[in-house]
Amino acid sequence: MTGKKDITIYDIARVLGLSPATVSRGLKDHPAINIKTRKRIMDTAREMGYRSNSFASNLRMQKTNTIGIIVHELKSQFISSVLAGIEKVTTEAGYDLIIGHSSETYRKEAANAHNLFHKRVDGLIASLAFDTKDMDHFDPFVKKGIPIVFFDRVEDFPYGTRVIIDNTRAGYEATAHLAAQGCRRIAHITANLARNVYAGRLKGYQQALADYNLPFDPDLVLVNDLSESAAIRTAKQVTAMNNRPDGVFATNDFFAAVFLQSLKEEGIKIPEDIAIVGFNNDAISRVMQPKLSTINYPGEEMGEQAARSLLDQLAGLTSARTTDTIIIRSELIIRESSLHRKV
Amino acid sequence: MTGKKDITIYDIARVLGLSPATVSRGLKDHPAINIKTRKRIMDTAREMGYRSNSFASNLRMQKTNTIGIIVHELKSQFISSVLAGIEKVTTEAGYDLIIGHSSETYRKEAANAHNLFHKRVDGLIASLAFDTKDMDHFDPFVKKGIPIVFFDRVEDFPYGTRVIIDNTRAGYEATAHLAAQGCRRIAHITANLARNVYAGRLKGYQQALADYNLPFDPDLVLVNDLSESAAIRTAKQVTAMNNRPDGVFATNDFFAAVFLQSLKEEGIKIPEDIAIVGFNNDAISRVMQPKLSTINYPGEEMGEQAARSLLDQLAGLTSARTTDTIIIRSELIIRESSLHRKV
DNA sequence: CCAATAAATGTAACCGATTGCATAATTTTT
DNA sequence: AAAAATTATGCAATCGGTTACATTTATTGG
Repeated sequence: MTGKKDITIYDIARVLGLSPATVSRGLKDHPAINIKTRKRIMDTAREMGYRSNSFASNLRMQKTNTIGIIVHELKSQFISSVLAGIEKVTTEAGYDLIIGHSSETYRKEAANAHNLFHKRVDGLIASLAFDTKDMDHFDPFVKKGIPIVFFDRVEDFPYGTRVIIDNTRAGYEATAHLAAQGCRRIAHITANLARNVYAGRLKGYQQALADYNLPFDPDLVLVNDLSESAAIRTAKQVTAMNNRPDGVFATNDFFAAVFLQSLKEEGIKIPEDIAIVGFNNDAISRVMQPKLSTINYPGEEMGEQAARSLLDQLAGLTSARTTDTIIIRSELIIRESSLHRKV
Repeated sequence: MTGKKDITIYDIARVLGLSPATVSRGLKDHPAINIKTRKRIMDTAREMGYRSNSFASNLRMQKTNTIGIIVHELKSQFISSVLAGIEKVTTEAGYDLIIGHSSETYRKEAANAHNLFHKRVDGLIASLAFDTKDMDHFDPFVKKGIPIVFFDRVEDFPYGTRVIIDNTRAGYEATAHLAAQGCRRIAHITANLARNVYAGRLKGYQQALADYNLPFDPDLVLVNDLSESAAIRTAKQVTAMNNRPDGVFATNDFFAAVFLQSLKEEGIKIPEDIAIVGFNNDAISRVMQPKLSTINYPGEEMGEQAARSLLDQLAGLTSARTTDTIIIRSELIIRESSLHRKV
């Protein structure tokens, strides 16, 4: 069953009457090896079906050529895009990925961090869980000088580069757009405000209100867990309000989509009664009726940038001390869900 | 920068005045080690911040505790669910995952297979790319006795367990439901029929037509790549038909959603003019107006089953020869997009 | 043609955990 | 108390690739 034994450099050495050292060097284009010998080694290796043993190599080199990833959730279009972006860059550079997800809990995030540290990843890319506050679980990486790049959900951390969008600006643009369309009571639906992304968007929301001389009403900031059921519940809640908002800026498209749908089922007209702007530019935003205005959030690019930054650090080109934050461009996409308000 | 050196069993041995062998055994509850010694070893290991070097261990044990995964696409809700399911099971069993994706091309699939083989994964879980036909790239695994489990997109392969749903039955149910609702011209929109999933659904579609005494019209089977643009194009195409279908069974929800939306924009009423059934029960199916009937496709469970089957094989409990195929239950979910047809 | 220099190859230690086979320490048996 | 049987620990080789340093071979210059 378990097939024939693996070919090692010793086998090749024996066949060619060389030493394992020469074979080892020959296989990796070491300049000291005669070009003809090198070719013989290469050819023989191919013929014999040699594959190098990465454990022996890792053990000796103290390097794993592996990058660890911790994300808060796998079942998300945004995260999928980011992963695709990361994979694109790292694969090209010959790195492998080990992906863990925290299911939005600090506990699993810490467990993953521990596991990846144990697996001796060369670097780490992470997006924080919903309820992560302290960053102690990343200390072992810091102590060992293993670079970390955080993306999207980040936290102030003196060590570790951060790849984010300007959430404040995005929040501002979304809200300002609603205001410009004539909305006077704009609600903001968001999640745990301890997370930078949500805090930033709220800040932008508030700034836009101020700039448009609209009062800030804390009752119009609704915080929940962004689940499908929360969206349905919130739609009912909003419908029942005696002083309904006429505009809603929701912090993600999926929520906005379900919310919009539920409002429609309650007989509310979108955008006439309530204009809506989402966040993420998920595919779902394009199949709604009306189509959902949203913030385009380039996940793939974020992943690429994060990966590239990490690789640079691994190559010693940059360090987290020189590069603190990389900001990816985001933009407001205006569609029907927020258009044609009376002015 | 690179922190202090790692602690090894040699360090622990020195501190305790023991041999590395004893420490090694002590750390893994070897019965030959005195329980008090074992405790001293454990405690000291913890105090010193020991973490075992998996490369040394892998090298010696010829086992990596890693499972390779090849999927056709990462940016998919279904795949995300499957991955989550796999991760749940394998993490519990102490395995790591290396995830590669083929972007639906045979070339990248083969490259991934090669890479994972090189990384010496203990087992492989794979879903085939759009255009994969020959399975030669899996031969090295077969030769080495490395178990493979295929899920969803599979191919006849004497070696390797397959985890799938009964696509024929699902296709039958979707089509039969449309027929039962009174549809007389039911179109089927699908993709590369060389792939089992699409072939099966087509077969079910045909069987249902036959059972309902509806003629099979090859022109009503539309094959494309299921992209957003194809959906829009197909909607236009269907609208322009002089003998329009009155029911459509589309092979995935995303396509169905965009298609449905585009039809509406062309002034076609859903479900009155055309009833639609999708496939997958993606979130998107629930926020459409009307909500999309679909086949519930339990990705997470599929992932769990695939992983469990692989682990069983790794543990020597089963083999691909005893377990050929595992069929996961799927079900038709009826929503507004296919209801209330004239009868 | 020999010394000096450069080029090519080899030797052997190392990375850290594992384990078959001793050996040592302890307990039981006679 | 010595022999036998247990129990606990140590020795040393092994996994396969890497590399500093040594050695051999080839090339160049005088």
